[in-house]
Amino acid sequence: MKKETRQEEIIRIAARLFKEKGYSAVTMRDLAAEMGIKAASLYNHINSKQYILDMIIITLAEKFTDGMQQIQSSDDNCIGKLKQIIELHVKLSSQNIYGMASLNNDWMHLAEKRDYYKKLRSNYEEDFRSILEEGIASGEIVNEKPEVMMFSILTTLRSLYIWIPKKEDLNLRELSATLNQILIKGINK
Amino acid sequence: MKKETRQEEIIRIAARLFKEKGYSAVTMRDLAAEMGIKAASLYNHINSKQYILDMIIITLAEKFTDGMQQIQSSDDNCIGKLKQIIELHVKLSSQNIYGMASLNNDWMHLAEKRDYYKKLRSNYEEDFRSILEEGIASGEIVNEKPEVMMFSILTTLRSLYIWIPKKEDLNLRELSATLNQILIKGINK
DNA sequence: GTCTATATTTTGATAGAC
DNA sequence: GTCTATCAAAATATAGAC
Repeated sequence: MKKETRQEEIIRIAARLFKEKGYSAVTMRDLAAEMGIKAASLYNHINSKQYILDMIIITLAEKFTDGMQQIQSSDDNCIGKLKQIIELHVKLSSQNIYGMASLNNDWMHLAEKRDYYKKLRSNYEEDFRSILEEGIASGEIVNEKPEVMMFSILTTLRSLYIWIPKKEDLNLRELSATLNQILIKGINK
Repeated sequence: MKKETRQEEIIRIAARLFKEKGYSAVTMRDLAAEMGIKAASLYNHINSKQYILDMIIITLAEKFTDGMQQIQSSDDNCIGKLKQIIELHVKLSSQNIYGMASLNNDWMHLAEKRDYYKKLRSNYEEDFRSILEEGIASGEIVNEKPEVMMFSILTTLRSLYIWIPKKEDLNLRELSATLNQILIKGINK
């Protein structure tokens, strides 16, 4: 296990504060106080507040992109790929609870990297949609609008970070399985 | 149709800006520019920036509370009540797209009214959970953890505001019906 | 790597003229 | 109801000493 650099520590603490109040409401003084140093000292490790947000969001967005590419290249059927997507979100969300908050709520405060992020996100959604369309074509899933299905599943998965920390008793494998039941098979008996 | 007061107009425009950048990142100068006046003039109609956020969030949260109370007092079964909840969210979200963003993302910036909001929200979730528990007990819905089911359905419904404006072609009755299929009956064939 | 001191902008908000 | 002028506080960030 590689030792955490001071910059990484700053970014980690910042992500936690960003989750609580949002990027704009967290000041460099807040962050410094949480680190036990003065605000000016932060700039020995990072160039700007913007840089911190860039790192949190882009690093995480690229992990989702990598995960989706692996899923796409697997030879699972539609339902199997959806299961893999659920597992990907449970895994990345549980590993990056704080980063997920920035990814969902503060991406609009990206500057130069904003378009790049939006491109990653739209590619991800396009891949997701095409999995659903294949499933409809092959008769694996119901013939409802793929856009609404994707929206429903994806917003649930993207909001996992709000909810995972409250449920430490629930292990992640069990959570994936329960979500698979609810999101795919429905709650109707 | 009662004419909109100047204060109501300010709150309406503010909600739109808050959706785009979040409460903290929107300045009174931004808001004034959007109204076509100077920042100082805003204070002839509202006491503070905080007051605007209070009005947006609390007004909307109370509408959800009222709606849930009506649903609870109906004699529908569990599935019927869930259908009503979906319709409530589709209706209120489509009528208050911008306000829903503040409700979801900026409630932590409430001050005195923050505890009141949190109470309304936890009461709402408690009512939701009890509907699911009744449905499990009566055998109407599957015996999965009610907490996970509620989380899954409610995060989807709470995120409708992100997605409704993009889908103006889809009418609201149809959207409710599709969500009912997907959230209740699942997407599995 | 952290500090103090400080520059520069921007913020929410008020006073008073029209 | 809106304006100009302004205040006081808070923001990001830099310079230079230790």
